[in-house]
Amino acid sequence: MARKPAAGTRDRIINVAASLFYRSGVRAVGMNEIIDEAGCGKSLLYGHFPSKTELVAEYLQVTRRARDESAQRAMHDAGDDPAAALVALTAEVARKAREPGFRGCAFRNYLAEFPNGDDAPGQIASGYLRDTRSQVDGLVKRLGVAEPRILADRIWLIIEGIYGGGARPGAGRLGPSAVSLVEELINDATGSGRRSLTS
Amino acid sequence: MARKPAAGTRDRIINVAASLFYRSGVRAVGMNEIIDEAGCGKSLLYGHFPSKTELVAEYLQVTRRARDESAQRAMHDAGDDPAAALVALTAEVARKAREPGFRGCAFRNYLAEFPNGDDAPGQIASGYLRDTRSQVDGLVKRLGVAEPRILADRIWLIIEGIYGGGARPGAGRLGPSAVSLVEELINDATGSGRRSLTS
DNA sequence: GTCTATAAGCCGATAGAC
DNA sequence: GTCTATCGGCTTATAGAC
Repeated sequence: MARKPAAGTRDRIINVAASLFYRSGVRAVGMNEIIDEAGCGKSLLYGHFPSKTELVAEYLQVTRRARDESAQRAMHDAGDDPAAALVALTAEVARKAREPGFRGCAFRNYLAEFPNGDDAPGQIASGYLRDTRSQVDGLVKRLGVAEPRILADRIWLIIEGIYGGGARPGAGRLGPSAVSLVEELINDATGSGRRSLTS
Repeated sequence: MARKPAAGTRDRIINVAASLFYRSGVRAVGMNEIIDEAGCGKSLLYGHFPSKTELVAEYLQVTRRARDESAQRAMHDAGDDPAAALVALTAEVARKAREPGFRGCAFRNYLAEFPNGDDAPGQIASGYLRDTRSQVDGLVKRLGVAEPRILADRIWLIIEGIYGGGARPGAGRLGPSAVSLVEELINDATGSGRRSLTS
């Protein structure tokens, strides 16, 4: 038979595309740029991904898998303790925001570029945010506090804030304040501690 | 004499452009779309704005003026009280986030679309964020608390969070939690009150 | 309305494994 | 030689600008 397809080509293309999409924005990156950076021809790219939309969907899918795994890993040490899990979740986001090259949240950025997108990438992006918000809601509910809705809103607000502030200079600086704030909010709500100022 | 330029044409074009840019994103809106919606000819638009970049810069400039005025108005009742001013500022953002058609912060959205933009629009956007952050820093400093940097970071985080969460379903729902949280943070830090749970 | 640049997507041409 | 992965130029649509 004829030539075998080179192994790992698809992954290389996705990695290149993901890096470019994340760094410069989806609309700003053309297929040619991806092709140049990946060092391949057009037919190879279009053979693996029938359209740019498909490629973007894959980019978000891959990003989501990676982030879900990070979150899982971060929460692992928390065991069954929902308070520890919430802090670990926040700390993981804060850690990411301190990484060099952090440009904010890929899903929030995508939705800022395509506000009306109900196609595959848009659904992946909104789905991620919906699921993560649900995860926070679930953990807060397990805390058994008096006002779970308010506490969940506040923790979510803080997570949104880390991602929002991260795309700009001063990136991860907010992280530590965010993590300690979540800790204090949980301590206050569960009555298991006092704020540092009152001790 | 020839006909006089119609009064308010420039304003009408800007208003149309601003609405489209904000709703759909800057990159997604073409000059033709603006021309159609404004009901004017191409030469009229290009007569007032030599390029799309200029038009976008004007859009952000107008938006900034409006937002600065809103903030001023909101903080007016606070008088010389920095704590009240910070709460008013947060409440104003929360109020905006509840308006129908709220799609997040125009400046943050712009920077998500053009992460490497150091041209006129990019500078207006970053400038607004820098100035607003400075405003928060200044107010917090006037509170005379022990750790102004941490408190300022936290309040900023909350403001970022409102804007971040607002571009999606569930928009302004976070607002009330955000405002009360800022109040509590200030009360705690200044020692002028206790959290509701400990009272 | 027209011109030009650029982007997405397509297809003939090339080349390497059998 | 044949067959297929891959390459790079080509076509068409659209956007900015005059």
